Amino acid sequence: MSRPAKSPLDAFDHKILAILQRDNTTPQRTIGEAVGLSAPAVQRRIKRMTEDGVIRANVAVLDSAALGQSITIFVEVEVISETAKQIEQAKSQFAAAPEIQQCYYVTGEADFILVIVVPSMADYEALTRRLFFSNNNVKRFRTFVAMDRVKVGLSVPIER
Amino acid sequence: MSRPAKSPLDAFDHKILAILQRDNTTPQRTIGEAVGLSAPAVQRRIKRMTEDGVIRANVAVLDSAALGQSITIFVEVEVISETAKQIEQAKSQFAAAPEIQQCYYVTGEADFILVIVVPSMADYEALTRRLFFSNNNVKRFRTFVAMDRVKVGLSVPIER
DNA sequence: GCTCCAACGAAACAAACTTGCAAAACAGCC
DNA sequence: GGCTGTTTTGCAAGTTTGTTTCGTTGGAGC
Repeated sequence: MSRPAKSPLDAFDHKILAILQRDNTTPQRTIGEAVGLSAPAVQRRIKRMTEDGVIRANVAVLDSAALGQSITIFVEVEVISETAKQIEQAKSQFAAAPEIQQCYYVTGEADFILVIVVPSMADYEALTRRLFFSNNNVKRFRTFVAMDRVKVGLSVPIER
Repeated sequence: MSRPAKSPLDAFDHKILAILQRDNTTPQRTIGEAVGLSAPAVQRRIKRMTEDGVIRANVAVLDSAALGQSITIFVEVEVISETAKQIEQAKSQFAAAPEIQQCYYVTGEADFILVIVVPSMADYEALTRRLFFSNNNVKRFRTFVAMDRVKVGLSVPIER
């Protein structure tokens, strides 16, 4: 079947997205006033962009410390064999772990970069044993512990 | 004045948060059915957790590629001098750049880890010139280009 | 100049959120 | 054990917000 044709985004869409990625509880009426459209027009654009996948999700951002998950850790993982099958397996293993908040497959001196959120260093230690030491394909990994989350978010720069 | 006393989170709160950080457009009535409370009870808990800062923000997650920002890059930055003043200055500089999506101050072989989103490598090159080469306190930086965003999010693991 | 198509706004409508209030659950204390 | 003050709940009414309908407008193509 025909995939929904992604209509190009105009200046209205950009303004709407900029507002939504900062606060998606903003009433459509308020957004309309800010961008110069009526509430139904805003609503239609949001619906279209959601269907087109421009808006991927609507989520609450939680304070990890308040949930007892106060440590953020970066890990660079280097693998031994980079066959397609091995890489796919690593990806799905990393994606499945709830402690792994983000996982990227990268070029450079490492193969994967992970962002991990755990309650304590003991939990991290247990996780490394489970994910890295018991995995024959992991050659090496380097750990960076976050002392300060200077800036955290998923905001995409929007040109205007 | 007395800061709002953070009441401890119970099992209801945990379930509500788990739902909201997956989809914060879920109606309160639906959440109520899922957790075993009435809609007003859910609403009051959400309000309390928002005031307490457990819920930090409510945002739309956008597809960076759809906005022409298709490259994600990790950078490890090593600085020369780590005086409080220098570090604070670096933090505020990084936090102010819209291309920098995330910035962490870390222990280990690097001092800062940045997650950067840009439209092209040319833009990244320009950014490095502006942020690193023109900054006397940057000793070294290592670049990792993301080939695959295996898992992206800000979800915090919630124990139950 | 006409037609077709896409997008708009005003208004009616539906759904969700919010508030007031009385009852139930709970904790501390005689 | 039973009393009392506090907290939280559910229900119902009221308000805000989201959604749909429908008639209109502004262009692009012919």
